[in-house]
Amino acid sequence: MLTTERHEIILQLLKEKQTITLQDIIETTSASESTIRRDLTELEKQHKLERIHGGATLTERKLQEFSITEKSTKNLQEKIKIANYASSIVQDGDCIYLDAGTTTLQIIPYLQDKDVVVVTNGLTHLDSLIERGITTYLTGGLIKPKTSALIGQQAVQSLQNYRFDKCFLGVNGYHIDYGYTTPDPEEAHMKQIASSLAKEVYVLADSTKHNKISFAKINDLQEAQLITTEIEADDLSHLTKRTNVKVVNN
Amino acid sequence: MLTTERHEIILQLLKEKQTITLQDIIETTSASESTIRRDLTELEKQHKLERIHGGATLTERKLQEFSITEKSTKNLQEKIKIANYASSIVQDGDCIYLDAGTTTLQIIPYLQDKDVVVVTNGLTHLDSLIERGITTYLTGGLIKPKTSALIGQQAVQSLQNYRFDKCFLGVNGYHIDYGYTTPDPEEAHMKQIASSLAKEVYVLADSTKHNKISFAKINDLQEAQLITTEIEADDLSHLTKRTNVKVVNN
DNA sequence: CTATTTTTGAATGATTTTAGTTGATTTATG
DNA sequence: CATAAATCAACTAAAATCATTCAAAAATAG
Repeated sequence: MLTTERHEIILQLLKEKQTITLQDIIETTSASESTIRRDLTELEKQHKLERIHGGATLTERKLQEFSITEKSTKNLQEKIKIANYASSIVQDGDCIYLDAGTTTLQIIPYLQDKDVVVVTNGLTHLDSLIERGITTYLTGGLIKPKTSALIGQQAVQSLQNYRFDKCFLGVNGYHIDYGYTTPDPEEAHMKQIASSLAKEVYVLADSTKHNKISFAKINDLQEAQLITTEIEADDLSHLTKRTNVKVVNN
Repeated sequence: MLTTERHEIILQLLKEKQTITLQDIIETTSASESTIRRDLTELEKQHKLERIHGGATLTERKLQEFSITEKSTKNLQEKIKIANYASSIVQDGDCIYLDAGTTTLQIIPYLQDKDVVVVTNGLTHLDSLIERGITTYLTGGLIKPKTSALIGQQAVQSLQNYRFDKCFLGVNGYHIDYGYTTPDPEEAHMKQIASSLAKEVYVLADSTKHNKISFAKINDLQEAQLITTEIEADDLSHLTKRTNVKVVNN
């Protein structure tokens, strides 16, 4: 039997049963234990599944995909990929800032078991954070109804009370000359301040943000590491002259 | 059986029955007592449930989600009456502070057409406020998951940025000698500071709060106007010696 | 066809999970 | 309040699962 055949079978089994035991797989494929173990290791590396003691289970991401099949726009898939990578940067004990916005929102499920403290100005993040028992500080400030973000002088001031190990920002556009931009100057200002308070700054941007310029400038490219996906080779080579880019592929 | 399978079963049982015994779980999973204990310890660490002597129960938060309707109805009528009166105090142009809690929450519908600015530390208030297009500032601070209130040093500090025309507080008890009290010292502190920043302070308390003493003192009676309902005549006459009481009857 | 690489299965010892036991703690009952 | 019963955390040894290694088998390339 071909390796890829076995992989297909394993993934098929997973789709049906959500979690499977090693024995299950051995019986259906009649391959040896070691072989299946190797398969699982490989598939895990590809983020196709998660190994657990005694077998394997669907990734949280895949689980989401199933539960929101219809809603899963291409965009969301990208954001989840990016968020998944971003979460891998986060370490136990980190204090992190999560910008308001849908991209950073996707990071939260992956923070479940990490011992982190989160500061955010995004009201939409709260349910997800509280649900997972993550210690959360909210910045104060004026509620901007359209995006449910906290902004304004009070928001900026309350940020000053914190220092971050990592800062994750969403943007509306990034451009090699014009840097990172977003429509609302108030929100841009929040992002600037948050950046300045963090040891490491990461900008999360799906492919629709590439080469886009919005109204308010946040920073130049070189002031953050850009995490994106589905970018063309020559675009990438341009970008890498200015900043540290991580391209997430799966 | 896989560990995650058992966990799933346990959570499923919980969803159905709210609280379960260790024996229940042992019978349905046919795993040993020690194993189930380990599972419970693990799941508790993930905030998926709360261990109790002899079994487990849903987290207080989850429980609230389920039973919130019935639990609040008893006092809800009272609270609405009180809130209705409180809102009549509010004038166009006022800047008001709304304490976290279910009583102050009832004020919001009546603020619909008044041109006010609201500051609050209660996350549960947000939906209602935003929905009605009320300009809202949130204090910053640590999120206390149980009550969804913002507390702590950052919360207190961010309050200092404001001055209020009126301040509306909920309490857990008021007593002629011991004043206004509430269980959490952190929340009590927030209420103190908010009071000190307001021209007028109003405490909203339904009849279950009468003569009750809780752990942390907020203020003496005379430092606020008490708004309550369904109070007996001689109790009232005692109270009026110490503070300004408004009794709402309908 | 042979040499080289890749894949496979089996064996090893390490690690994780488990069930049963102990004595301590909590709850129920008279 | 004291006693008994139930529940609990901590420990131990056995079982299951795991990662690693190595040599044989299969696939690939020259």
